[in-house]
Amino acid sequence: MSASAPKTWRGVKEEVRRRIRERVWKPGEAIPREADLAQEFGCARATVNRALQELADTGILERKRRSGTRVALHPPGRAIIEIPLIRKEIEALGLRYGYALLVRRRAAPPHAVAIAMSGASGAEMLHVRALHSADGRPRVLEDRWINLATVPQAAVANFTARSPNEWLLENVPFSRGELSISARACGAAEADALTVAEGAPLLVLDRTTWSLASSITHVRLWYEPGHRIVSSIRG
Amino acid sequence: MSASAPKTWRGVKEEVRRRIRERVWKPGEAIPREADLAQEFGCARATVNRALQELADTGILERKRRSGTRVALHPPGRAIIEIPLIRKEIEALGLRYGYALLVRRRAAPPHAVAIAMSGASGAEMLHVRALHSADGRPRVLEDRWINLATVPQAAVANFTARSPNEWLLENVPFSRGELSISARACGAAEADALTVAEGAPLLVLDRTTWSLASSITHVRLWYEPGHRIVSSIRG
DNA sequence: GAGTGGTCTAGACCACGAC
DNA sequence: TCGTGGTCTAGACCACTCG
Repeated sequence: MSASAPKTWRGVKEEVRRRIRERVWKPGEAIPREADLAQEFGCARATVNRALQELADTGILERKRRSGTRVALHPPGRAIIEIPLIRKEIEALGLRYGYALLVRRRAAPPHAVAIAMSGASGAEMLHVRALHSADGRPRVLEDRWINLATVPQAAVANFTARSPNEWLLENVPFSRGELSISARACGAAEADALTVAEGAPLLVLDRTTWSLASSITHVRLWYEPGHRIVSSIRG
Repeated sequence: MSASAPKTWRGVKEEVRRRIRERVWKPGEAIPREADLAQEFGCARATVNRALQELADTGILERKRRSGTRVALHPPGRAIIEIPLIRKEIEALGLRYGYALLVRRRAAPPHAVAIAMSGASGAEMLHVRALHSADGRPRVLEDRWINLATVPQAAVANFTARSPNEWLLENVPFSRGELSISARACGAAEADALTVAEGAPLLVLDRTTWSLASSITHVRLWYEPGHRIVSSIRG
């Protein structure tokens, strides 16, 4: 009555969000069928469908065939976190990016790494350790294992000028990955490289990537004290 | 020729992903127009559009009107992290969830919190501290400030049996939020509540939520040592 | 069995933005 | 200017699932 009928899928989405926010449709309640909403809004059902599907994707609605669409009872807090290249991250702050290769050798990975890259038991891998800095101050310590069985060309790659991450991104496409964020006490080696006190709490990011069933690499990033991973959430 | 033409938008999406993965279409390169792909795949342009739009949403493709679609040069590492209710998280592990209210009082928030909830300067808020446990072992310490100017009804809410988080989710819809993940040394109060050593590295999650321009609440969650936030990534 | 969402189609018009 | 993606339509059929 009061508001003009939305004709675009964005408009429908916004109107539905408004009705949920203002409790016109309450959590757990069923909302009208797509066909009815289409008639009310004076648009095609496909338009309503596009809007409702997006809302279902973000967890605000729950949809089931035959039984219809209802407002989700416990909208999950869901956050999309972007993990940019460390170089980009530093450059975006207007700082001078620095990179230094600390270690490059072949070795058998520690047990925990072998497990994370499951299947790559015992075999030798390429171990790379590198330091990323901003305006000369250490920011991130990178400890990486590269599976030479999957990425043999890494054996001859030169990681002295560019980080293995950038090299891998351009040369070895991955199909999926696992990410883990935790807090750890700074060890002796990390304290040395990052020039912080041993035992200091550091944010640690572990990532394993795969090409189909073959593990490509496992990396652990130690961030300097005070680092935050930030994201925004949509209600 | 070799592969059968995909007829569904999921099929198209998969085929496009395959061509990018196998370097048929290289990073930075333009790919054919929607209309041409539709003809090649023997489907409608809308079907191709749906597939390409999803790939653009995840950052794999970059699309511009007039100039067409190209493979993204630096596919951003992007991870979707779900932050479930702590109760659900614990129950999902098959453990018994426990909740205890430690503090409930009115007070002026510390400076840092007032800034995070910008605008709510000086005014009194509701301060709540609570402990979540699993099978009797402390898991998460919650320290929360609720803006009574935005949520006056919280003043009379009873947080002895249910966590303020669940109460807020059901009673105060939020339109947006900010999330920050960091590592911090366990302070004296936290060490006491979580029964861990002072100075231990803990994963800390800060979240502020808003209803339009009014801040609702700011919460800091201290996770027990060893906690991980896990997520998967799609290449 | 029947009702709901999921998807595809063929066509159309619009809006942006490179030329 | 005009080609490309962005979107809407009206209709159709399918797939899942509840009763």
